[in-house]
Amino acid sequence: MAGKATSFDIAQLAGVSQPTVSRALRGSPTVSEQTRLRIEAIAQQLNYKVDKNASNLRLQETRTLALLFFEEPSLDDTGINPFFLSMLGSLTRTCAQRGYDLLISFQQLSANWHVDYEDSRKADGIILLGYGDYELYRAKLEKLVEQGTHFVRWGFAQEGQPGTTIGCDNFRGGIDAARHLLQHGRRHIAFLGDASSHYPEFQDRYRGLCEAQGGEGIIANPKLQIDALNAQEAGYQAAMQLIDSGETFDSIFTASDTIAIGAMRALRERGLDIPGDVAIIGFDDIPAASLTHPPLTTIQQDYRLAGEVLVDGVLKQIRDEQAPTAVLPAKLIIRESCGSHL
Amino acid sequence: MAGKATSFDIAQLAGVSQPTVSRALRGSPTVSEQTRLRIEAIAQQLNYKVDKNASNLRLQETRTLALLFFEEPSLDDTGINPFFLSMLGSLTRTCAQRGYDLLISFQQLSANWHVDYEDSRKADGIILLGYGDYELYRAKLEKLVEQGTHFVRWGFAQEGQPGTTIGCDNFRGGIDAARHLLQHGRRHIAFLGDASSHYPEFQDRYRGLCEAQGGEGIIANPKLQIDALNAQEAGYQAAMQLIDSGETFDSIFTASDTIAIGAMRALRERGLDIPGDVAIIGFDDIPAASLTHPPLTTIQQDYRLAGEVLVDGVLKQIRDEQAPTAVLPAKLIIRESCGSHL
DNA sequence: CACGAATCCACATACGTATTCAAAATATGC
DNA sequence: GCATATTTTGAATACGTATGTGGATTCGTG
Repeated sequence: MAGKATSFDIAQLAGVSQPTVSRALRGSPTVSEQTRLRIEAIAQQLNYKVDKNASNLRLQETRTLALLFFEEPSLDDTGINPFFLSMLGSLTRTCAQRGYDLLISFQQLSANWHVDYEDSRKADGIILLGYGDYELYRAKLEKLVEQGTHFVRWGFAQEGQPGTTIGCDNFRGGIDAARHLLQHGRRHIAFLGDASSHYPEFQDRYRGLCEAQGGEGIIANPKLQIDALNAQEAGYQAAMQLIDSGETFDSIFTASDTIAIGAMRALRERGLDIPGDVAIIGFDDIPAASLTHPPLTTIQQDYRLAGEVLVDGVLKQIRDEQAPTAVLPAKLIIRESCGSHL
Repeated sequence: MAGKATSFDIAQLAGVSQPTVSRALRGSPTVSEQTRLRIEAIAQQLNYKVDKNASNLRLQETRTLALLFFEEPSLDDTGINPFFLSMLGSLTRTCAQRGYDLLISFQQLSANWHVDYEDSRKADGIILLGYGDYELYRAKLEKLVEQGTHFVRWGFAQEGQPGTTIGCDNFRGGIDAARHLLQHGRRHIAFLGDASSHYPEFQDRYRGLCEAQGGEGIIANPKLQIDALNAQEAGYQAAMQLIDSGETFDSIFTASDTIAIGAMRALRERGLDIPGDVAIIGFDDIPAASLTHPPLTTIQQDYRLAGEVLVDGVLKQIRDEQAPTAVLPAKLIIRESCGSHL
């Protein structure tokens, strides 16, 4: 036997026909217990595995999901967003549990990913992951919907968007973060993070901050909002800019932990004590958040749940069920960067 | 047209036969420029994509690699080894560059992964990633070799192992780490990390330490080596044990950055200054290493190069070329946890 | 012993593509 | 204008599996 064993080889050795082998191995009740056992024994002995390509071709399904991971073309490849990396673990595990394989692919927002994976039958469905202004690829999403592609997007969730989106409750998270700072007596809360529509998630977090402040009768000072992309260096720069602006502030809410880490470096360099002079709270709860000094209080996104909801959403679509857009709760994780452990 | 378009649909519209469509789209020179353009136009218009399953079945190749990622069954799923996570980025990118897809799967060492991916033609080759005593799965590797499976393993590389292994020069890295400490006048170097054969990588790093000490006429004190698995908590415990042992030590070399982070927490809790009282050097250079206080001096594994070598190794095997076992250099990254910036 | 029901299996075929081989169309040379 | 070389296309087929349909065997029952 030169190549791998096929169902014909098994059939010949078992003295049955190929279809019987196929049925036996798939557990069809129409094949007798006795022959099934015989076939299974031979199959095992020959190390036979069903050829997935042939099987998929016949069944018209792949039992594979594709994960398209978007990167900012500008960022060098040192930094994959740690939060997404955490989510990746959850996604692979959930896929495995559901009996699906996961195909991973890094993409640029501008590329032709929207016509690739499911059309070519490499995957039964697609998960889209990555920050970014969804308006930039709205047209592609619409095309996916139009083609009937099964896909779920992680990101800013809003009614009226094409397809299913799963997101975190950024607004609520922003409120919780702000309230935590307010409870600690902070009244001048700065926000580091892009608050433009290019980063709707960040924008929502900022809106939450403003809302919470409003509830206390505080009018947010727009000069305390400083744009920053999701990178440490950007956080550092933004914090420096904030310090040098001369504006009064006693606390910082950053749009992400990564930004917070950069900002803490800047505060430290300028001799500001955390949380004594400035309290700081992040967003995401990436693994590194517990390593900072002081450990970073932050808003946790439940990446584990997120992974499950994303996978199950796609699987629902594959089964022709509705997979509604959903918003997942965010949770305040209190560490030490905002003061007392309350 | 109910389902997706097939090459027959294109053929009909173009007034040619299906084989011509196939040839045209694959750029065969035997089809005239004119018909090729016509076919391409129609294909694009119909959003036609070659069915990968049918294509793979015919070609007997998948242009997909499988990444099998081993986890310790004991560790809870919060912590994927950050170093491997970094490598994942490099692997996916390299695969993309080479025109391959990457299938990711988490596995337990004990599972039946060794007979799965390539046999079932889901992938043309396999990359094995994960720490661990390779003796535990040597039999499986031998079976893979016997079956002619294309695979490359990341880990402890040694002559005589079945298949191709790519590893980091742990021994040399250990020497470099030790020399760095010695150059800073440290003479009592502790080692935190399992030095048994269950973690050959760690063992090699420890051997490097001993070798370097020997070069200076120092005999390593075996009581300064304390077992620790690759986890922060383990590092914390090991460091506590070290401190409580009463042995004299002025520096610590940890088998991984993760262990170092835990150890630094222990040192801090016991009021020991880093690097004043105790210098510490890690291994891996995970992203978090630059975030610690003080920033962690460490031995960098070049995950970027590693990803390329792993992928190219598998691709060589697929082309029936030799893919030799190789050892990649490690590089000292000097930060502040060992003292002066030299 | 005969007949229908039940059980088990084989024949034929489809999934969509890529290639071999031969045939048709076109161009070349005298 | 004819034979030959060259280019371009089509018919047939194989890749390995899964399933509808119908045939063979067994069994129970009258």
